[in-house]
Amino acid sequence: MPQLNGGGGDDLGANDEMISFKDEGEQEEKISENLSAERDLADVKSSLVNESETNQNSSSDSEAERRPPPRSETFRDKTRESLEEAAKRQDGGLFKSPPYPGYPFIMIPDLTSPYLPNGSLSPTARTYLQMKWPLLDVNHGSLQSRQALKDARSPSPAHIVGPFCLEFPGQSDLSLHQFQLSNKVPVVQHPHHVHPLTPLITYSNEHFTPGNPPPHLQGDVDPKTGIPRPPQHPDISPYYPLSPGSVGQLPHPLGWLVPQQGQPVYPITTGGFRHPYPTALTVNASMQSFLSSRFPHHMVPPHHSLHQTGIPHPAIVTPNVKQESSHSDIGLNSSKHQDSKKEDEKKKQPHIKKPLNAFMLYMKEMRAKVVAECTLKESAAINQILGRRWHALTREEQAKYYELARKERQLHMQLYPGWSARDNYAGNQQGKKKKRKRDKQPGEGNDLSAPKKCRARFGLDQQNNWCGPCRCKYPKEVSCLVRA
DNA sequence: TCCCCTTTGAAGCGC
DNA sequence: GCGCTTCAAAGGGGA
Repeated sequence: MPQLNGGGGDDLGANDEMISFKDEGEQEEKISENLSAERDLADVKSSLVNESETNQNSSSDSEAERRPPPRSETFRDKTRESLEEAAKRQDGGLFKSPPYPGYPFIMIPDLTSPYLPNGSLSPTARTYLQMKWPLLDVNHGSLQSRQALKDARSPSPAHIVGPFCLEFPGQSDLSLHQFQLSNKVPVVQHPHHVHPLTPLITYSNEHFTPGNPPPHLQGDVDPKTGIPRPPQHPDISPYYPLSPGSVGQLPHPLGWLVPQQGQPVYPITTGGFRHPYPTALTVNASMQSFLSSRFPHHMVPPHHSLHQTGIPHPAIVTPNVKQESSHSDIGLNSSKHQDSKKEDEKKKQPHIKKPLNAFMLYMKEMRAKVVAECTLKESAAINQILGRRWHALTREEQAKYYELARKERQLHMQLYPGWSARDNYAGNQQGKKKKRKRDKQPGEGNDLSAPKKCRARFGLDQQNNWCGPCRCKYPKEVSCLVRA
């Protein structure tokens, strides 16, 4: 049973996580799934590319047919080996070995006690925090440290970026080591897109690392011309646009902590918020308070300054309320006003979003990469690719995300003890229209579990062994990737 | 402007 | 316990 944390009684972790891996014929199935998934992905992308690239590359037709047979695991293993070796080299003994291969998440043995007796952060915790939030001034000279780390890093394998959505064996492994390198989200993502719990999904120390962009980003190739694109702004690198004066203009990885100029800083509401969030303006000073929100209260000395300026966690989305209109209506109709006031109050109730699950974290991490590799921008198609890649991940690779998701849930639970997913159900949301899921015919749309089972079990080459619904379903599934 | 699409996983709910 | 539904992110597309 691939129970995380050794099944150490953590009821937050989903017990059924990755159950699919433990079916009979696990290895064969996994390999088969990897191969078939890669093939699926290639097919998917082929169709997608054919759809979107027809005008750009007329010779890309039937790419799937011309594709060489699925690569053997050997190449993948070799890639992983080289990457692991590279990871070892870059480790430099600074960090504790992660529990999972290729798991860049810095594991702190005892985060519940990140303080030294003198009250300062322990080096381990400092490292942890520095890794989590690179811009956090945990210690001085962090930039140099990161630079040193960067310099010590082995060159990453070439990462081809082009007009086609290519799949490479071991690409997921690549991703593990290039997480932040390949993820432009923390850099270019609009603040409101930064997940409140983003700190938990920052895996590496390579955010904002000044200097040369990683190969695959460096090679930001114009999909149409194949020519590397110049930075969008002549003076500012699109990926490392940080200058001392421009730092504040960027979405901070602590976007939910640091108020962005000109950005709403999650307006403070007095009601319904049990855990006012630490003020961004006192990030360093309030570290203990920040920690207090994450760790048992008795372990962190009280700090009152945050409380008054608490900035709501960005998971809290305060619905836009038309203040002006509500005020201008005052006196026109008392009952109407009362109703609208009531409604406004309800609307003002912060919306605490669900913590992201493992796949969501993975999507957040990999979306930019997939978008960069493909010319696709439609999220539905991107998500299908990501879904297939997700299944192509190894157990260890997925475990990393499950672990992160578990931590997210844990943190979320600590931040909002009384919160329930039910609170976000449309029935409880005033003014929010209920999302209606499309009525699906049997065997249509989301019902992918069966096809996946047959695909995983027999592979694409043995479709004759698939059950009827799967055989009927699969071509449709692929064809539906590109909505005409 | 709002909702749909599309993915997986977590959680809630009804039976 | 099982099955269904909703929501989380994302952004193009359609009504």
